[in-house]
Amino acid sequence: MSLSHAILGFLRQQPQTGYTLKNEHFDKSVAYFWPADQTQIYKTLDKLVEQGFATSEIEFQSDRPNRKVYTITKQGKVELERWLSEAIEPPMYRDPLLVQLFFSDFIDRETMIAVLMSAKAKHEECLAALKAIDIPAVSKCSDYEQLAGRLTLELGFKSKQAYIDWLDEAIEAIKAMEKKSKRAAKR
Amino acid sequence: MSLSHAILGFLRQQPQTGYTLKNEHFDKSVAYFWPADQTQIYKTLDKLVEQGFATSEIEFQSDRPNRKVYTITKQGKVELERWLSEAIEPPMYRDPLLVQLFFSDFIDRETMIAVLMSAKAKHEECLAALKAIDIPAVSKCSDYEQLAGRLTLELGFKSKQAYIDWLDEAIEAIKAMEKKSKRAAKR
DNA sequence: GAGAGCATGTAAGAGGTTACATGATTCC
DNA sequence: GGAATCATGTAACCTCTTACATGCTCTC
Repeated sequence: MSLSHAILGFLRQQPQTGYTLKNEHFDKSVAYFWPADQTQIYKTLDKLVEQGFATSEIEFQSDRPNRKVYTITKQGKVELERWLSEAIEPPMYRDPLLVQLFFSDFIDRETMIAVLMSAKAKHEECLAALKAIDIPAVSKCSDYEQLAGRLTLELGFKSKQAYIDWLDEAIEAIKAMEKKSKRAAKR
Repeated sequence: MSLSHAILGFLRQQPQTGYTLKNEHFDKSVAYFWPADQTQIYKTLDKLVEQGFATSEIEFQSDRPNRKVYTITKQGKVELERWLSEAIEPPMYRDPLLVQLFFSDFIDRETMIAVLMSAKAKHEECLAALKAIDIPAVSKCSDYEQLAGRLTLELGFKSKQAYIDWLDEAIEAIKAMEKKSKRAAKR
């Protein structure tokens, strides 16, 4: 499970609480490829302790709620490195838009085109958000860690762009078939 | 939920059993963008009946197990058309490989490159499987239904290719940084 | 006085996967 | 005799999401 390992990765950098993991790490650096829910982070931290991959200590605070600080164990480091080195099966990408398109013979052509255009707007928005993230270009990264982070972004650019290009082509292809069938109907 | 609607889409074409849905439809036409488990198909069919979107009738067979044939209702047709016309939020694509890359500073460069190359092999295999599917090119589709099916495939080609290209670039970028840091170490 | 920030959690549900059960017939 | 096909299901589990609960402090 990748969430456990992402948490181990952050704990490997420094001991943390569930709160800081969520607000300073997941919501910042990896949100665009592995968003994580607060509830799930807390549950997974419990599991990591059970498995012996992390330990927790309560830090008492007088003016604020106490914090539970998690630290990675030796076993946790071993497990992290094992998982990082493993060849993982690429996950399935399930896209409802493709289901809609596949069965779109049951709705109007214009309606389907509107659905595709709305999807295009959303993907463009998403691409713009990715482009707004401020990390130096691949050729200008100063160290490996930065490069690794940049490369994850780079995939976002590429795949969003490919998706948008495909949407354009799909819209054109549908319009072209519409014209063809109207001409055929006139004869 | 897209699975319900995919099932409604197939039922809209003709009444079916869970078995034919799985073996003749899901495992054939939509498997590459919405694979479905047998268990889940049966569960979802029950739910569709509960919701009034389908009805079921048992067909007795003497030499084989009885079949439960599901038929879409008027309500089901309305629901299908509503959903097909709806603008849906693009789903999040969570990719463990990006988590691995993001934290790969904790493992050897060569190990990370091996992980990336293994991913490349798997994506290439997947692309080859998509290319083996026999549907006429976009410009040669004879009707809308065929075109819609072809377009879903087309996205597969594009996004797999983008992924493979990215993998090449990522591997090159990591190798380039390695060389740079080795040169720096010599001075 | 209202809302944001700090900090941890419970409960319930949706969607998907894996393993297992049954039992007749047909093909090699 | 063994495997594949036909056909439907149960039970348990994993991952992720949503809604809700608590309670103190600081800032506007």
